[in-house]
Amino acid sequence: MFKLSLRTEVYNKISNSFFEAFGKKPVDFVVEIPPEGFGDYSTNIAMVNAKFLRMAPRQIANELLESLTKIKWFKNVEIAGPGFMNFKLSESVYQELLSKFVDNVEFPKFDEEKVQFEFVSANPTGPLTVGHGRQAIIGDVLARVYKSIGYDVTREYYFNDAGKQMKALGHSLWVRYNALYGRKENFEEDDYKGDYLVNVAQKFSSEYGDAYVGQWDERVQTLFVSYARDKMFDWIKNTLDKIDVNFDVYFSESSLYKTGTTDEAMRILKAGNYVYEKDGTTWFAVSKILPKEEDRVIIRKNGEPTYFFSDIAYMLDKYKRGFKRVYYIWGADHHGYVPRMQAAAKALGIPDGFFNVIMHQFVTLKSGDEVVRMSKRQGEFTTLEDLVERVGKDATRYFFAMLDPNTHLVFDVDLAESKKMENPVYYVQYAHARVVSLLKNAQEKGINWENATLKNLTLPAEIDIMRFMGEFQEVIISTANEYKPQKLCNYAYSLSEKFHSYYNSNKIVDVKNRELSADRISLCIGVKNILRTVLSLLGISSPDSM
RNA sequence: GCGCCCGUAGCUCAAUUGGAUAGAGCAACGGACUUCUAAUCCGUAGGCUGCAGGUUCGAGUCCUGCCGGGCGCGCCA
Repeated sequence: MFKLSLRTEVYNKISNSFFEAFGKKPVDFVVEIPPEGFGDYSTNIAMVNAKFLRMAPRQIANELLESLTKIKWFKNVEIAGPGFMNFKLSESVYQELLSKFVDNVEFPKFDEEKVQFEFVSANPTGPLTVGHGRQAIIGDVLARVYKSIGYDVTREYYFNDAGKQMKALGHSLWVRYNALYGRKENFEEDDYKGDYLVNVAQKFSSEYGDAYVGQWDERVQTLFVSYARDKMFDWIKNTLDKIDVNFDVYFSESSLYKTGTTDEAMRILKAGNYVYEKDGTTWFAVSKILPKEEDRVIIRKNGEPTYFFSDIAYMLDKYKRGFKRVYYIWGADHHGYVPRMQAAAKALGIPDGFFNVIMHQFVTLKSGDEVVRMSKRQGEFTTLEDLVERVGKDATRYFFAMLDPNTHLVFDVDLAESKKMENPVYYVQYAHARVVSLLKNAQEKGINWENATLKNLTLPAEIDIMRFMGEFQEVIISTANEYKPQKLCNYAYSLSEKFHSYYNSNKIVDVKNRELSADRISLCIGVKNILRTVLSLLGISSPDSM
């Protein structure tokens, strides 16, 4: 009996042998898949424990070798180089592993803690940009992964639909509306000049006619603000829906003031002496907690709270809702915000580890040789919706997920759009479709794989694929621990690569050799099950045929 | 000026978190379909991992200093 992670199992066996041989627990070592030609797994245990035991690495390895060779699991153990130990596993280990993946794909169970991912959180002043798209996919994929390993996950969208910017939005719509009737009204400085409001204005005019042309007062403003806001929010939600990103909670900033959370936050800050008055404004003493940081205004001279203060209250709210950890997914432009939020957490008496930020760098689009830069301010940007409509949901999700959030993403629109081999999305999906097609073929030929023994899977390529299946759980866990969705893409891609290669050089379905066929089909089913699982974590479809 | 992130093949990116010979795809060149989907496979070529030091059995990975790029340093959100 073993879990689905071969590596962990190998690790434990080595660790136990070490204890038996030396009467001590080993210091940290690793078990890894070595380069070609050094066996199935290798460990550096002898080298990293040399100092600890005051013995030469190769001598340690020699002593371990004796006890390890007695374990049935290992077919072969060798010592190489400066003291690496290389292992080959028995075929039966791989057979047992594969049989589990043929049945179904089990996730490692980690924890059931309540955690929250908050992302996108764009205010309803315009359409989502491709930058939001990256954030949406990173957040959604991580949420799916955390859910899969047992966490109680909430996806949350925080927004502010009150205040200055909403008034600017309403006014901008009104300007566009007037223009429809040939009346020139001027934009204010902070207005939204993107032409996306033209359509909204047309819609408005078809519902309300010309009743508000040339008229601007508080009543009119309220109408235009709420109309524009609703339309923008509909638009945003509709776009998110197109990429299968669904939030559990839409959280309004203004609700913090209605429920008294802001008052409570202020009380706590004051009680801890983190608040002071200066120049008619109220400050939060960030420097009291982080001496290198500057203090920040939380209540303006005009009496209005700052965005930062709302965020403090919002964090308190999250904490009170019982989350053990919350993750904020932020673009690189927000990194300066991290220290002050950490200070706020401290001042609120929230334990370390609660507040976490997952940062991602910016996105540029590339089409041909043309690089499209994003600038929301100037009203020039590609909307997420346009992108999705051009390349489709699957490619959009894959491309946003496939790079380390920490690197700049150049989204190659032409590549994402192409249905050719160079497109990694299709490459992976094709592997899945191929297996399905194989199964159909085998079924037609009357090959029964239900009772496959798996004993004929002895080719290096077959061992390699099975060993790689044994990495599945590791991949899930490191995706979660490191907040790196691209690990899923890389894993699915590599598995597909191994499969395609195997498929090309070996006949899977062969009526002349039914037993072998049954075994090979089982291997393919394992591949298919894992691919489908990983793709679903990425939110990408697994087509049966292409 | 200060802070954060990045720098790997011509291009876009990996590299099992300190491991053995730094790997893929695209682009270039050459092969494989009377055979389970050629949206595939196989091969050739391509590198001082930005530069210089340091830490150790061992560095693309960790530390220091430079160079180059991105972002930030509001009583904006």
